[in-house]
Amino acid sequence: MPLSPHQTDCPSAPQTKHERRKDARPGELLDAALSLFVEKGFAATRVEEVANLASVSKGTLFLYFSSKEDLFKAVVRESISGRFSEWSAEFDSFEGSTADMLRTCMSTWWARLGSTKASGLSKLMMSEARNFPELAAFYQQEVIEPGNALIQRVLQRGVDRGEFRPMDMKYGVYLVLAPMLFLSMWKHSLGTCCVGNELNPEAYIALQVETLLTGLCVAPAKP
Amino acid sequence: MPLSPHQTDCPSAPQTKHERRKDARPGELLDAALSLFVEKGFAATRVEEVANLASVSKGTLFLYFSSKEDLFKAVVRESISGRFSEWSAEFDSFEGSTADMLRTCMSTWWARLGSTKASGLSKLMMSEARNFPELAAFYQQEVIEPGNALIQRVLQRGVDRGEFRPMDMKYGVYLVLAPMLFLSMWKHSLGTCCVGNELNPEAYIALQVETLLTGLCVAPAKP
Amino acid sequence: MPLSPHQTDCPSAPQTKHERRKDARPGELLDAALSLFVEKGFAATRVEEVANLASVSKGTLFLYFSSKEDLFKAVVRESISGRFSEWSAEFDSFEGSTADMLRTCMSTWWARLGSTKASGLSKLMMSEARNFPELAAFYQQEVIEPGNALIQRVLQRGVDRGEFRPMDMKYGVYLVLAPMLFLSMWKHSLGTCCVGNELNPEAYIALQVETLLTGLCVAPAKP
Amino acid sequence: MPLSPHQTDCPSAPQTKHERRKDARPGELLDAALSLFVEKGFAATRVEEVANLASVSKGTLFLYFSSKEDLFKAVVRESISGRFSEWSAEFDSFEGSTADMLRTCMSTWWARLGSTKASGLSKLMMSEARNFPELAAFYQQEVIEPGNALIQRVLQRGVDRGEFRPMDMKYGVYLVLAPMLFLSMWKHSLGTCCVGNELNPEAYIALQVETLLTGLCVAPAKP
DNA sequence: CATGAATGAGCTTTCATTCAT
DNA sequence: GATGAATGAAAGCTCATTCAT
Repeated sequence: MPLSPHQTDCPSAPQTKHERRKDARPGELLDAALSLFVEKGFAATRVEEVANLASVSKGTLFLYFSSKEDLFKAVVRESISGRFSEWSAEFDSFEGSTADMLRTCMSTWWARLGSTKASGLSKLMMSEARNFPELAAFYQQEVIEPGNALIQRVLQRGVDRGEFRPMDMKYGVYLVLAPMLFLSMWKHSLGTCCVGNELNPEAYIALQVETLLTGLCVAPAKP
Repeated sequence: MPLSPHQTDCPSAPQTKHERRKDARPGELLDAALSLFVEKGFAATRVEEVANLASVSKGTLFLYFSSKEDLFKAVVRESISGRFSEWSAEFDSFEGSTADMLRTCMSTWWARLGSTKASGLSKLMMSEARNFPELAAFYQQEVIEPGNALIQRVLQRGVDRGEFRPMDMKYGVYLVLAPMLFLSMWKHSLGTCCVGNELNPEAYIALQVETLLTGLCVAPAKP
Repeated sequence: MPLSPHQTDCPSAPQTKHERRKDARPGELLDAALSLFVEKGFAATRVEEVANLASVSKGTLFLYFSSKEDLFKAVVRESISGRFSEWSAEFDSFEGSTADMLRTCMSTWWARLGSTKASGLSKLMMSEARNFPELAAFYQQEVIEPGNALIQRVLQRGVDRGEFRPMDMKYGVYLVLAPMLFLSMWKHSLGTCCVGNELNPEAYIALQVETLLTGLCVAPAKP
Repeated sequence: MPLSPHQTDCPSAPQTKHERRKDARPGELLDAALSLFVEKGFAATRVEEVANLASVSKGTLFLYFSSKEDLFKAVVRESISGRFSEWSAEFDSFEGSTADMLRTCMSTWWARLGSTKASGLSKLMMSEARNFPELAAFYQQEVIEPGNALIQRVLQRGVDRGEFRPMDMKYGVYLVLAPMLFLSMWKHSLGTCCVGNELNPEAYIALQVETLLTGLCVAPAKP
C-alpha cells in the first residue's frame, strides 16, 4: 500500500501494525470517498462501496465519520479548504504586476485543484447542491466564500494600483470564477463523455485569462 | 419521432374528449416531468409526483415510458431543439457591429433560454451526463454542436471584418459559452440555495459581455 | 380468513377480491401488530414480522402506516382509546350505589380490556415508556388521562352522594388504577413465566375491590 | 458464586494497587450496569457505556461477562437478596398492633428498596421477564417468594390476633404487593416521562396503606 | 490481563416497477 | 387503456461481539 499523499507529517511511525493501520484509516477512507464521490456523485455513492474500496467494513467507516455527510465534509476539507491558507500566504508575498498575479492564480488553480480529483468535488456540489442544502451551506462557507475573497483580493489589488479598471467587485469575481468552474464542470460531464468536446486545459485557460486581462487592464497587459 | 401533440396547435382536433385526453397524455407527462426534473433533479423526482402532476396514475406513466430513465430522455428530446434554426436565420440578417451582435446574442440567449426552464435542463445534463452516456451523446449532437457553431459564426464574423483579434476558434467559443453555462448552473444550484450568492442575471451578463468585448476587440468597443 | 373483529361496519361488501383485500389490510395489520407488540414488546418487534403475520410485504405496511410508531399509535387507538366514549356513556346512565358502580367498573375493565390483548399494551407502555417518549406522551393523552378522569368521576360521585369518605382525588385514582395496572403487568411478565404466580383474575379483582370499598365507604358496603 | 469484593468491607486488602483494581473490576462493572440498566432499560443501555462508566474498555467487560444478557443476570443476582433475613428478624420482634406493623412494613419498604435503585430492578424484571425466562425464575425464587412470605406473615398475624378479617392469603398478599410494585413501575416509566403523573411517594403510600387498613381491619384502625 | 479497532447482521424506511382488476 | 395496491431490493446507520496486539 503506497502512503497516501495527505499523510505528510508522520515523524515517528507507529510501533505496531495494528496502530499503523488505525492511523492510516481516515486517510484511506478519504481517498476512497474522494474517488467515488467524484466518479458517481454524492447520492449515488454508497458508504459500503467507500468502505470496500478502502478495504474496511461499513462499520469501520462509521468509526471515523459519523455520517455520509460528515465523510463528504471531511473530503472537502481535506481536498480544498485546507489549502486556502497556504494559497493566501503566497498571495501576501506576491510581487509583480497584478496581470501576472492573475495568470499565476489561474495556472496555480489548475495545477493544484483543477487538474486533480478536487475539481470533481466542485462539479459534484454544483450538481447536487439543491438536494443537500446542508452540504451546500458547508461548501459555501468553506470553499466559495474564501475562494471568492481570494479572487477579490487580486482584482482589488489591480484596481488599487491603477492596473485594472474600476469594477463592481461582486460581479467581478465571476469573471474569474466562471471560466474555472465551467472547466471543472465540463471536464466531469460533457467534456469527458462526448467526442469533440475534449479540451486542452492549458490552452483553454491561457485564452480565457489573456482575453480577460485585455478586458480588465487599463493599458495592454504585457505577458 | 412524431411531433407530440402538445407542441402543436393541433389543427385537427380528435373526435371525443376521451381520445383527446389519451393523445395528450404523453405531452402532459413530459411537461410535468420537465418541471419536476428541473426543480428537483433526476434522482429526487419521484415518478409518482410526475404522474400526479399530470393527473394520471403511476401505472399510466409506465404505459408510455418504460422507465424513469426513459422518461428523462424523452423530456430532453422534447424540450430542446427547434430553436436554433430560427436563431440562425436572425443571425443571417443581422446588420451592425459584431460587438453589438455578440451583445444581442447573449441577451437573446438569456431571454429565450437562460431565463426559462430550458436552462434547468442544461444544468441537469451537466449534472447527469456521466450517468447517462447515451443521453449525453444525444445532447451533444442536438444542442452543443449547433450552439457552438452559432457562436463560432459570430466570432468569425468579427475576425473577418477586422473587428475582433484573430483567435483559435475552438477555444474562442468557450469565451462565450462558459459565462452562459456557468450562469445556468449557478442559478440552479449554489446560486439559489446559499445566501449571498444570488446574482442579478442582467448585471452579470452585462459585465461578462463588456469585459469580453474589450478583450476581443481591436479597438475599444462602443456600446 | 376469518373476518377480524374490528371490521364491524361493512354494509356493502366490496365487489372485487382486489378491493376486498385493500379494505381488510389495515385491520389485518393492526391485528398482527397488536399480537406481536404484546408478545415481544415495541422495540423487539420488527415491522417485517408484522407484515409477514398479516401476509403482506414490508412495503405494504408502510402504505397504510407511515412509521412503526404510527402503527403502534393506531393499535392503541383501535384497542383502547376508541372504547372510552362508549364506556363514558355507560357511566352517565348508571343508576345504583357507587359501590356497585365501582364493582361494575372493575369487572367491565377486566372483561373488555384486562382479559384481552389490550392489557398487554399497558404492560408494554409501562415497560418502554422511557425509551420512546413520544409514544409515552401519546399514551398519556389518549389513555391515561381519559382513564383517570373516568375513575375520578366514580370516586367523586361516591363522595358527592355521601357514600365514600372525602379524599385527595389525585391520589385516590391510584387506589383503583394500581390494582388494575398491576394485574396487567403481572399477567404479561412474572405471572406467566413463573409457576406459583398464576393468579385467578376474578378472585384477585373481587378481593381488591371489596377491600377497597370497605376502605372507602362511610358505611359497610352491601354487595 | 463467590461474593464479589465490592459487597464486602474487604478486611484483608490485596497487596498491590493493580491487583486490587483487578479484583474490583467485576463489582465496578456491576455497579455501572445497575445504574445504567435502571436508568435506560436493558435494550437502550449500550455495553460500551457500562464499560466507560466502570472506567474499563469494552473488551474488558466481555472478559468478565460473556454477553450483555449475562451481565444483566449478574446484576440481578448481585443487587437483590440478603435484605430479607434482616427484615424477617425485625418482624419477629415487632410488638404493637398489626396495623402499625403494616404501616411500618410499607414505609420500611419505601426507605430501603422503593426509593433506591433496587426498585428500578423490579421494574426492569417486570419489563423483561418474558424475554429472560431463566432470569425470571431466579427472581421469583430469590425475591418474589421470600417477599410474599413476609407479607403473608404480617397478614396472618393480624387475622390470628383478631385484628384483621379472615381472608384468602394467596390473594391477600397482592393487596399489599400491588401498590408497592405499581409505585416501582410508575416511578420508572410513565410517572417520570409525563407531566402530571409525578407522584409524591409518601402521600401515595399513606393513602394506600390507610385505605387498605380500613378495608382489612375488624374495628377502625387507630393510627 | 487489557485494549479498542474491526466486524457485519440487523433495523427502519423509500420508491421504481409490476400486474390483477 | 387505466388503475393503484403490492412488491422487495436497496440504503444509511447501530452496536454486541471478536481478536490481534
